[in-house]
Amino acid sequence: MLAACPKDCTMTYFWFRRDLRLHDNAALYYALKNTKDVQCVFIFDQNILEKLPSTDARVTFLHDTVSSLKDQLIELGSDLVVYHGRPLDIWSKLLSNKDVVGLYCNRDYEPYAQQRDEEVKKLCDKYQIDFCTYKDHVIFEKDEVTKDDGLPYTVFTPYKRKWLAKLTQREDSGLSYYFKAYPNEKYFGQLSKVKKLSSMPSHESLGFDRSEIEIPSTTVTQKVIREYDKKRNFPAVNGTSKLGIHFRFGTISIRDKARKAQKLNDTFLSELVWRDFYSQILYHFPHVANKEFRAKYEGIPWRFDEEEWTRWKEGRTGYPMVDAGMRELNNTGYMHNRVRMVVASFLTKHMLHDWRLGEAYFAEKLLDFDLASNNGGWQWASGSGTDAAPYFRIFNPTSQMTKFDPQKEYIKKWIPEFGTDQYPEPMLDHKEARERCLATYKMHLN
DNA sequence: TGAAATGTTGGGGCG
DNA sequence: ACGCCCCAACATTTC
Repeated sequence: MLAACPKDCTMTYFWFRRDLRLHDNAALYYALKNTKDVQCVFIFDQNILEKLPSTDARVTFLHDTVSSLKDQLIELGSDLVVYHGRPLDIWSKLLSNKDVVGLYCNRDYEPYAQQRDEEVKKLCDKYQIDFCTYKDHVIFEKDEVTKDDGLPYTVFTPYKRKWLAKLTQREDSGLSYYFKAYPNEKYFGQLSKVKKLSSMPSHESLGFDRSEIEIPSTTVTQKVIREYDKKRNFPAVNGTSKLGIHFRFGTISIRDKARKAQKLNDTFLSELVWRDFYSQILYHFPHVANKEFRAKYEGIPWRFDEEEWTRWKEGRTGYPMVDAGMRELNNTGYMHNRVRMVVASFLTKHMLHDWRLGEAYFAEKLLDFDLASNNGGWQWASGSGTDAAPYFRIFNPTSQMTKFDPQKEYIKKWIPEFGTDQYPEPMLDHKEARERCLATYKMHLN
């Protein structure tokens, strides 16, 4: 006969999602502090993986990061149990164990994640398990920064004002309460002790080929942050942090970087506010994921031309600023933000192609892809979003080049054949395309 | 975080 | 000295 489990023979699960670090991790902190025998879990979510092409740099990054997390936990005498499948199936099995008393994780605000977590919560309710979720991915989430009447902001500037005001409401010797790091290390003793280690699914077993794309570092120099406002608009200059992918997967802490930003550069901090802004827009207006934020902009008669679409994707439009950007994206999984605006304006306005096509292409290629920010950016460019560029604001790809890459360093870096007869003629005329765009939007909006 | 078109001003050449 | 034109530079309006 089996020995009865002692009364306190209980355990808690901690579920890693987009918070792939052991330090300064909100939900992990509370799991360790409030409960004991905390077993860490990661799931390679087949619902997501099955939609991706067979080589994806982010899958490779995820696999490497999860392997490293597992090693760190083993080093601490514990383990990370890694699954590959559908979260609901996996949790159905794990939570039926009567020793489980809690499931802890950090909140994810994207529509798919919201729905997934709602179902997981139902499962927890069924087994009377506490489903405890925490804010970790942003500084201020959903309902924390709202207008005085409680409604969400839809314009950035007043949102930012309120965001900054809230930051200073609770300060301790100059440091905002909201930037404080969770001292997870103090409670590592509560991690479950593991005798027999679980195995790690191989990269291959996930159904993907390894990608060779290089991942930017998790660190950024003080100099880059301090000079961010002066240098961020020049794509040939190393003036941006490239931390996007690490914010996305939580391989760095947003609080840590916000602290540095507050000290070193207001413009850099502003970019973190944009991130919170778009996160709460997507949460409160989930329709933006598929439709225009402003209803008036629905149904613009988009063109579609296979040849033009291919040339845009491959960086062969004949407009150097557009082409350099697209080639940078295709080769590195990154594109400088100034150039993102130029290529997005070009696709939606010069080419009059549906912004959703551009959004999907960026989603496939960008290492730092984040649904809320990417969607916000594309709706901004097409004119349909919150606080958007008015429809008549059309970037001139040539003057953008003279303004922001006067020496053509960025252009030449990505277009080696620039200046030779190998480089194509412009595939459309700027003036004509501009006028066509104005006429189309004007007709639709009136 | 736009660009082009249109309007205004003032200096200088010139008869 | 004066009127006229041209045009650069800047300001304002428009899309």
